[in-house]
Amino acid sequence: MTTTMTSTKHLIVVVGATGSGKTDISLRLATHFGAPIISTDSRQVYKGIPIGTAQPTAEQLAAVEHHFIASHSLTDNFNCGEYEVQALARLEELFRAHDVVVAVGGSGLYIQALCEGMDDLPQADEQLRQSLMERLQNEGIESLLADLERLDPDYYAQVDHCNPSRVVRAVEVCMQTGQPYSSLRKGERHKRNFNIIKIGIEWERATLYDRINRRVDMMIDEGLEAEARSVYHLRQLNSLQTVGYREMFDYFDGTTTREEAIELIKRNSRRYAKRQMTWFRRDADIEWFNASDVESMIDFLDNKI
RNA sequence: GGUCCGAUGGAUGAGUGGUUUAGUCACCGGUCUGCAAAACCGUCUACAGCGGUUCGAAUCCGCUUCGGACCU
Repeated sequence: MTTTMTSTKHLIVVVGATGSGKTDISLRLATHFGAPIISTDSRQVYKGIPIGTAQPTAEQLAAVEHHFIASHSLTDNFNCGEYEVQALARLEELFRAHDVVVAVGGSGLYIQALCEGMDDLPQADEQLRQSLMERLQNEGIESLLADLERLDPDYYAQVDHCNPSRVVRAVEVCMQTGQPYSSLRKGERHKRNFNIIKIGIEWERATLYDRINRRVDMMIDEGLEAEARSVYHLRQLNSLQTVGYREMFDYFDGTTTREEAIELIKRNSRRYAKRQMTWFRRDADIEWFNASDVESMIDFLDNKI
C-alpha cells in the first residue's frame, strides 16, 4: 500500500432530531460493529440532568462503552472548541483498540467540531465577555456594532446586526487577538485520520412531533420536575439554558403553571427539532434512512466498512 | 314565529369607506466557528356567502347561512 486516502478506522456519525431514536439505533450499530460510542451532544455531557437530556439509561450505558455522557460538571466551562480537543484525543485512544467508533448526538455544531474542526480562535475571556455584555445591556447593540465596524469592517458587513451573540463574540475576538475576527475565520475543513460516515435518521414531521410530545410526558413521569429542582440553584449556568429546565424554573418561580411549563417544553423541543433538521439538511455528507429501516442502514455501513 | 347581537388568515384579536402589511401566538422556512437544547432572521395578505350603494367596502345597505342572547 502506498498513499491512499482510505483509513482503516471509521467513525460512524449518527444524526437526527431530538426524539428520533438516535440512542437505540446507535446501540444497535455499536453492537453490530463491536464499537464504543462517543456522544456529540452538548447537554448529555453533563452530570445531574439525565432525565431532561434523555441520556442513555444505566442498562444502555452498561451494554456499550460510552464517552462524553455525564462526564462533565454543570459548572464546567465546556464548549464546542473544548469538545473538539477532548473528543479528538479520546477518539485517538479508542481507535487504538477499535476499527469502528459510533458517534451520536444532536448538536450540529459539536458534530461539525468533531468532523471538520474549528478554527483557531480564542475562548472568551470571561472578564471581557462580561464587560461586553454589560455594554450591550446599557448602551445597546449599536455601540458594539460601531466597534465592530472599526475593528472588522468585513465581518460587520456580513453579520446579522440583530444578533447580539454574534456581534459580541466578533468584537470579543477582535479585542482579544488584536486581529479582525473575519481574518481568523478560515472555515477550512481539518484533516482527520479516520473515515467519517454520516447517517441520518428520518421521520415524517408529524410522527416525530408526536414522539417528542410523548417523550416529554415520559420525562415528567420519570421525575423531570424533581431533577430540575435539584439544579434550580444553578439555573443561571449556561449548561442549564436547556429545554426542559428553563421552563421548569419558570414554573418554580411562579411565572407559569405546571401544565403550561409542560406544554412549553413540548413546544420548545419541537422547535429545537426543527432547527436541528435545518442544520442537518444542508450537510450533503449525510445519508438519510427511514427510522424504521435499521437493516438498510447496517447494509449500507457494512458495504462501506 | 319575532327581536337583538355577532361572523376577520391555523388560533387569538384590532381595524367603521381610500396608496401598504394591524399586533400576538402557533405553524412553516432559514442563519449558524468557543454560551449552540444558545442566539437570531424571514414568510404566512384574511375579512361567512350572494347581491347592491360608491370612483373606491372588511368597513354602508339588503338577502342567505351559521352561532349566541332574549321575547311570545
